[in-house]
Amino acid sequence: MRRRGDVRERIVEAAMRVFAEKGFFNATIDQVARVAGVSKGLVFWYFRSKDELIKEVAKRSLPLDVISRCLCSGLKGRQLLRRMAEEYVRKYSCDANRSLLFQALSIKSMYPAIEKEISEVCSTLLDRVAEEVYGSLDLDKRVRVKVFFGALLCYALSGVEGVDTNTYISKVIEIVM
Amino acid sequence: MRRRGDVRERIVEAAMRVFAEKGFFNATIDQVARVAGVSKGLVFWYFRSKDELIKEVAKRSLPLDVISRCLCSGLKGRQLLRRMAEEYVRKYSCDANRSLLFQALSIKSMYPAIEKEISEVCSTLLDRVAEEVYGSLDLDKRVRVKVFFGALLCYALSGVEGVDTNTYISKVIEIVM
Amino acid sequence: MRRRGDVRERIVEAAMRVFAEKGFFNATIDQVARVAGVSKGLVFWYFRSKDELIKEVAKRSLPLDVISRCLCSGLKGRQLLRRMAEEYVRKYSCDANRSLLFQALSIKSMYPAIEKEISEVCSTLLDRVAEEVYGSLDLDKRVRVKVFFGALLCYALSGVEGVDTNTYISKVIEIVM
Amino acid sequence: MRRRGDVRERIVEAAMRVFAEKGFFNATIDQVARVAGVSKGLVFWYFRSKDELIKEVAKRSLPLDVISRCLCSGLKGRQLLRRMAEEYVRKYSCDANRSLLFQALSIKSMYPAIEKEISEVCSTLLDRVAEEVYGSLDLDKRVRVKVFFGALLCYALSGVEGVDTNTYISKVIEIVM
DNA sequence: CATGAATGAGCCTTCATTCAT
DNA sequence: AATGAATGAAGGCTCATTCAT
Repeated sequence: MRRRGDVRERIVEAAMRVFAEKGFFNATIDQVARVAGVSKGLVFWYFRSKDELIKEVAKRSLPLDVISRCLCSGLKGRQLLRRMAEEYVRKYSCDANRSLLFQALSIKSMYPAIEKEISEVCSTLLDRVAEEVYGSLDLDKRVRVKVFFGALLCYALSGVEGVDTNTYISKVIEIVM
Repeated sequence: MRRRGDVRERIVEAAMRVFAEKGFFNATIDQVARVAGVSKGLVFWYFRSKDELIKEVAKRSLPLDVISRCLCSGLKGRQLLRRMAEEYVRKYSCDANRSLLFQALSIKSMYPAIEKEISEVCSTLLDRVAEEVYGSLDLDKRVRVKVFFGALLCYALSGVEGVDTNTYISKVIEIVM
Repeated sequence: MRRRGDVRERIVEAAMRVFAEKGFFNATIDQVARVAGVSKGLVFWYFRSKDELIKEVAKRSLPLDVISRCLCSGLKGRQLLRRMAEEYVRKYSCDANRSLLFQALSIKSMYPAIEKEISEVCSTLLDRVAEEVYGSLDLDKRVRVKVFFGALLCYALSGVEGVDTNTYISKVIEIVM
Repeated sequence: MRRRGDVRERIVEAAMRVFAEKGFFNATIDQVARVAGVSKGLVFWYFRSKDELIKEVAKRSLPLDVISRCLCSGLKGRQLLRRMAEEYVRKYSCDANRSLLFQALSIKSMYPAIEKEISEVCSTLLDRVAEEVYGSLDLDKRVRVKVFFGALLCYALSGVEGVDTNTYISKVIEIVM
């Protein structure tokens, strides 16, 4: 028996699959509904508009959840970096999420809500990471955290030929510590 | 008097402006034509379809030109890195180009031609950079180059609060050298 | 209250009127929708494309229905021929249906489905007519049936000056019997 | 060296090929020009508009030339019928001409010039044929001529299975004489 | 005569969104 | 909650036609 919220979740998951493949703007609500196994009208019952659905999917596609979770783990220093890198890479090891991540970044200027989410990751959270990892948030440390996330982003874009994930993570941590 | 190729160029430039603001898929050919000061039909005389225009714009939005040009400069080591960072930051100092860069990355999976272009940057060119900068392309060096470009990409996404560009570049070079 | 299938039928009838006047390819879906009293979008809800609508109209414009119906009447010989001629002439006594008949014949080579329908009339049904009328389908009889339908087709193209329909039908039957 | 009128002729022939395959209204002047090996602009030098070209092609596609020529041959009676049938069948033995014939008939109501041409064949010429063949144009004979041409038209639409052309012609003549 | 860039009207088609049931 | 018929606003694209060269 379907629990409340179950249908909404099915729609979002269908949207993630469809959006990943076709792109936010080429995908249609029809396709999402078909994949979710519901009618087109029902999508609009749960989401006022296609834009709402896009925003929901875009938010989930950012690494905000990964970073927050790791920050709550109580880990510090090198261990925290490693945990973050691992979870980040796990999330974006799937093609769909990789596609969605870059799509989410690309609509930053068109969706203020997404812009806010991204700047949250890029400034507030980044500062907290600097503090937890280096115990300081002076300029040098903040740049190092930035470089760390840049390395992860770039890895998500396309791995490094001949380098496996664990090796890459270790190397990156070594470089920025 | 209009020279040959002039019109095509005007169309591409108009497209870059419009696409940057509205997004590849929300922008219309009408808008591009209006900005370029030509008729809608003429856009289709020079580009078989909107997709062709998108691909042209997307290619120009990648940093391939920056990297190639710097590789031809004859610079080595730290100097090459600095030159690259400077030109990269210059190109993406404008909002429009930043928007286009992430849009180009986001359509990777939908446009094989763009995927090819991106993997060109991410593997072939990256190797040449490793060689020119470190005089070697062993695993460690290639990871360092990757981290370097990741830092630039992440900086394009959103600078670092309270850190000016030159300082950032210097810090990054210091970290990856 | 509109019954199901009612709207679809209204669209087809509107299409027949519009297509007859303007031609399959010069008529627009806009015009069809306006005559049918529905929105343009709804036409595409019932017919995937303009081509689908053209095929539906073209099929109805062929004399297949007339011939099949007469074959089921149980009539034989001269009586069957007369009944066919009468129904044929009745169907194509209206300008619109005459126009549509020749349009349908003219798109034979472009629409395989129409080609099939036409060859159905021209071979299978023609054989059955030969059998019911002459009690035989040897070469001579099949040619006579062909001549009979040719006479009807040619009459639909333009009657014979100074000859009324009944006289024409009687004469033709006399000739081919 | 190209003689005057040569280019015009090349264009018409190209148009016949293209129109036969794509249809008058789906074919484009571009395609015609390409097949004719001339520029699009030149087509408009020889024909004021696409409609002019359609009319020229449609006229040539009717059997008017066949009938006129045979009427000038001096033949009478059965011989005249046979000659007509042979030339008619020769002209429409090619797919392209068959397609064009029915297209020409189908645009009758939209092109007064074509309507005139068709009614010329269907009344004036038909009367002359009746006279030359039967030496009389009373009602019975005119119907017979109509039936004769109907038989040819229907044969052009789709031959008779298992019946070769000469046999068909002979049978038809036998029936209408 | 000949070319092909340029125009612009218009058409097919898509799709987000609404709403009666 | 759920459905899907119905709407209408665009948008991509085609193509006849013109015209400077």
